[in-house]
Amino acid sequence: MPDPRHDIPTPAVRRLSLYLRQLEALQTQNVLTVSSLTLGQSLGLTDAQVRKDLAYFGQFGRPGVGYQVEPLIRQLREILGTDRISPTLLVGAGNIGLALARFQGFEPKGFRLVAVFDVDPKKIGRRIGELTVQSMEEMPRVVREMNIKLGIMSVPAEASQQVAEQLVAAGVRGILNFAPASLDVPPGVSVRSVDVAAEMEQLSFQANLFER
Amino acid sequence: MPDPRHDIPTPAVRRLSLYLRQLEALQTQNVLTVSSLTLGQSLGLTDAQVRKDLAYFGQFGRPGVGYQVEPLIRQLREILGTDRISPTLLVGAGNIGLALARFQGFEPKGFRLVAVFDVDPKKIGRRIGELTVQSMEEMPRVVREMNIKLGIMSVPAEASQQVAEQLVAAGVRGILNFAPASLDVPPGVSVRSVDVAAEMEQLSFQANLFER
DNA sequence: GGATGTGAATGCATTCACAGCA
DNA sequence: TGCTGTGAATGCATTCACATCC
Repeated sequence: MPDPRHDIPTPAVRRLSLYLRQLEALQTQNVLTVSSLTLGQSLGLTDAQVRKDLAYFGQFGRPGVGYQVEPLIRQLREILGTDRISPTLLVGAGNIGLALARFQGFEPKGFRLVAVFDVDPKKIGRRIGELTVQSMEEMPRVVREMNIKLGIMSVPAEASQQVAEQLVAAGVRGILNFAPASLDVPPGVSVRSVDVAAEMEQLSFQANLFER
Repeated sequence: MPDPRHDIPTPAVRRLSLYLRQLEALQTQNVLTVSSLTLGQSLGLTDAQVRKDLAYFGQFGRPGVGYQVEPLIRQLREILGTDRISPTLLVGAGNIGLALARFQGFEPKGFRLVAVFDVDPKKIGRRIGELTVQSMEEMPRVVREMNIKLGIMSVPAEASQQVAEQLVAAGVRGILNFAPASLDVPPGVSVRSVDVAAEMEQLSFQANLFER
């Protein structure tokens, strides 16, 4: 596999996840090959877009045939780094945190929640499925011992920057942030934020657009 | 307020939500005015970006002074359509659905969950806070009676397209989709998707990038 | 014939840089 | 002087279109 990790547009990487998701769906339907046109249409993208995106990472297709579903899934997982399970931690055992801790969708995608932390003494010790909520004081040790590189934060916005800094100091390199706040992290650490209320705002704007 | 809803870049609208969020934070700190430079730095954006984005919607700033926090908040809410409360429905009272139903962050942002639906007879009738889970058969009537335009879906991927079609048929114009699947909806209807596992994949990719 | 991979062309979005106002 | 609003310039991403290969 060629591995030219230079000059790859960020949006292309984003779409890789969509391709993978769709390919996994095709696999359960026992579809063996798919063309860029078909794959694109199912995601609302052009065929050229699909081909260019995939070509950034290698030559996965066969002219006249298309892309083989199963091998391409393997390739994409390797590119995304999800061909091995990544141990992941969660900070914040509140409303959304509990739902994430019980979420069954991580494991098949290559992520396993291995630890949950909170600062609230009332929540520490509580069991969630296989896990027990631990104190934040335990966090650095657990990150080291389990070699955790990824973390999910569902903490109040006011606490989010401080928690992010603790995670980074402990060695976490990627943070999925559910707090409605921007996080400032050093180079070498990635943050992705999910702001549910902000998504609703976008829908509101678009819906208003049509009714005028 | 000028209202040139033409030629506005999608990413600019996206950032409007970030500006609003940051402005709201500034307001709680009793900050009265903010410059494009300050606002941008707190969000990792350039000052030019901030100015251009806001200028798409009107002339909100004062040269030599900056932007007044409180008036700009009002303007942005009006633009986004969140200056009035939008009644919103939820389909899917599972793991994530319950967390969303209990989520306290919608109300201050202009959204109120007014109905929850599910197909599972075991869940129908169950109370979540102020709401009672209703059958999907009730949905079209409720949408009409309460004039609901926005919906949140936390249903299995396999059911998502069908549920989306039911919502659209009932009159819903914007859908926030938590199912890991693409939705095909007619023009005039907006969809935004949150795929938590896909976000984790993106972090995985970026984290892998650095350690090579 | 059918579908990929890819330079070239186009189209958007971001950044620059500066005139003009407080 | 300080900071906005905005044309012009730059930089990216997407789309086109076609040579190439199964």
